[in-house]
Order: sequence, then structure tokens, then C-alpha cells
Amino acid sequence: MTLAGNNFPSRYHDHAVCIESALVQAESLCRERGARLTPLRRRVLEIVWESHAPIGAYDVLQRMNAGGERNAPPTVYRTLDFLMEHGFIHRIESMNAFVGCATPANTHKGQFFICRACGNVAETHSEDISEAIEESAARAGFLVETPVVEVGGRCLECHDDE
Amino acid sequence: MTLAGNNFPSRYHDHAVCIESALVQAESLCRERGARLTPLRRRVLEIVWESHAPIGAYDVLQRMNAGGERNAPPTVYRTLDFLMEHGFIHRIESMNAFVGCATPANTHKGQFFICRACGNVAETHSEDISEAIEESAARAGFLVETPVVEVGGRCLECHDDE
DNA sequence: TTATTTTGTATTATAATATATCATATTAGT
DNA sequence: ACTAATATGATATATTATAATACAAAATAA
Repeated sequence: MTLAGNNFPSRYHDHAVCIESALVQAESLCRERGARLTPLRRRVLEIVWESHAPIGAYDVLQRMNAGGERNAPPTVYRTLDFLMEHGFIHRIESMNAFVGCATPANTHKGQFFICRACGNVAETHSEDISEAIEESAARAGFLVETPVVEVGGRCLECHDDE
Repeated sequence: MTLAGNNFPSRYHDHAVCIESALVQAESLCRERGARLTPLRRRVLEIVWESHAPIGAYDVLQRMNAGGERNAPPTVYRTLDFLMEHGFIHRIESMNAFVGCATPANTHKGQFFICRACGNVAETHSEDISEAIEESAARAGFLVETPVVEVGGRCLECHDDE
């Protein structure tokens, strides 16, 4: 079964809902897991969730320090690492950037569709894709550990614009 | 049809053949295309082909300058760009590194299996994978332009070692 | 063949991304 | 309150990548 990227964020969606949902889930999961969603971590998660476009570590840093704070790179990277370990955000390898995960409950490696026009990213979990990868790997006796699937292109809305 | 990673480079393969083949193909394709495989470009291609493990731009640079030369980063990146444009090498996004392409004749985006133990990479072109991606994209009205598939894991030989 | 254009290379500087290391503070559990 | 574990702060530096400009070599055409 496949939930394709029909979850691509529409230009008109209510993003406040995305943010709220992400924060609520993070809090709940941290409680379950005995992890601490400190103010710093919560703040970074909020920043990453400011949009559906991946944000670079140094842009996160700038946002963190916008009020005159003096956080340094290691702080950001450490915090991003924490959020990744818990599946609250994903790293987009092809962009050296980070994006929020809407479904962090069960940790997973998603597949990503990245619109080069609006910059937004949709995460999907297509069994067809992962099976095709597994099968291809199996034929070579290759053991899959960390699949990276990041598809650049144009989302429906941006494609329609042209 | 699918040529899976059964082309994963064996520990015992004759790598001189890989290098020779890559250089011959590059020369031939450049001639066809009216492009110039200058000594610099040829040298960089050789360096990338020293193994089946991706090599970073600055490691290429070090190899280039091992004899006391004074090449600078822009030279390497420019040269790597040329080699990529012609499909002689691929960039592994998840490693910020470059690996030779054994089949540069028809330009393509490959799929990569990356062994975290030996560091080697196998390139495949599974239709099953690209179709699964296309279908998943189509359902979202997403237009695929630059698919990135980079699968980390363990190759057969390294897996057997354990 | 020498002028013109195109293509390739060199140089310097700097931007952008990421980590190592060590010090300090906070929190949770006892 | 103590202490062990966890989290943050601070400094320095490593790694990867590009901008901008100048120079050189080769291809092409008059």
C-alpha cells in the first residue's frame, strides 16, 4: 500500500495546524520515551516547522539568535541531532537541510519529494518504492540499512503555474 | 528489467580493467561530443577511479597536488563539474563525494548502493525503483526531475565477514 | 596568419556546512 | 543535598563549496 505525496502541502493550507500538531506529538512522544523536550529543543523544532521547506542549520541558528542570543553552531547541530534521533525532523541529504516530520510516532526513513519551485517537501512512505529497493538490493546480496530517497521536481501547484 | 547491484565490485576484481574502461569510454565520448578531455580532466577522472569508494573534492585535490602542484579548490570543482556533465562521474549527495560511472554512454541518474563497511558503491538502474517513484509522484501530481536514490548498508562480502 | 571567440585554467578571497574539545550548568533520582 | 546523568555554552577548527577576477590556450574564421 502506498500513501503517495497527495499530502503535498497546499499553498492554502492552515499551517498553524501543522505546527501545533508537530509540537503536541513531540511533547507526547518525549513524555512516553522519557526524553526532555527542553525550551531550546522546542524552539528549534518550531523554527524547523516554520515552513514545509527544508531549512539549513545556519539559518536555524540565525533565527535562534534573532533576539540577540549567542548560540553557536554546535548547539544547533546537537539539538537537530536530538530531534532527528526522535524522528521529529528529517535531514534532506541533497540539500544539507532539515524538515519537520508530520508523523514521528514510529521512527522511519521517509521518501521525499522536493519542489524546486516553491521549495516545499512532501514526505511519503511508499511500500512500492521500498520494496523495489529491497528487491534490487537482495539480488546483489546487499543489506539495506539507510535508504535515501529524495526526488527533486515540481509539485502540482507550481507545475500548474507555468 | 532490472540489473541489480550484482555488479557490486568484488574484493578480488581486476580494478585496472575498470580504470582502463572508464578512460577509454571517456575519450571516445569526448571525441563524439566535441568535448576536450584535457590532461587535467583525465587526471581527475583517474583519481576518482582509483577505487569504487566515493572520494571528496578535497581528497581529489590532495591527490592532484601530491607532486607539489598548486591546484586550488575551484579547479577541482570545475573539473568535477565537467566530468559530471558528461556522466563520467556521479555525485553521492549523502556523502558530498564523487564516484566513477562505469556506463557513461547514455547520461542517466543512477541509483546507488553504498557499503558502510568497505566504502564501495555499486550503481544500478532498476526500472522497478524508478517506476515506483514515478507512480508515487504521479499520484501527487508531482513532476519528477532529479531523483536521488542512495542506499546505505552492507555489501555481500562485508556482510559475510561478520 | 593574425584577429576573434570560446574554452579552459590560475589566484585570491570568502562563504557555507560541520565537528572536536573542554568547561559549565541543569536535572533526576537517591 | 549529593551525585550521576544529561544538557548547554564557548572556543577553535575542520570540511565542503563558491564568487570574482585575471590569464592562457585552443579553435575558428576572416
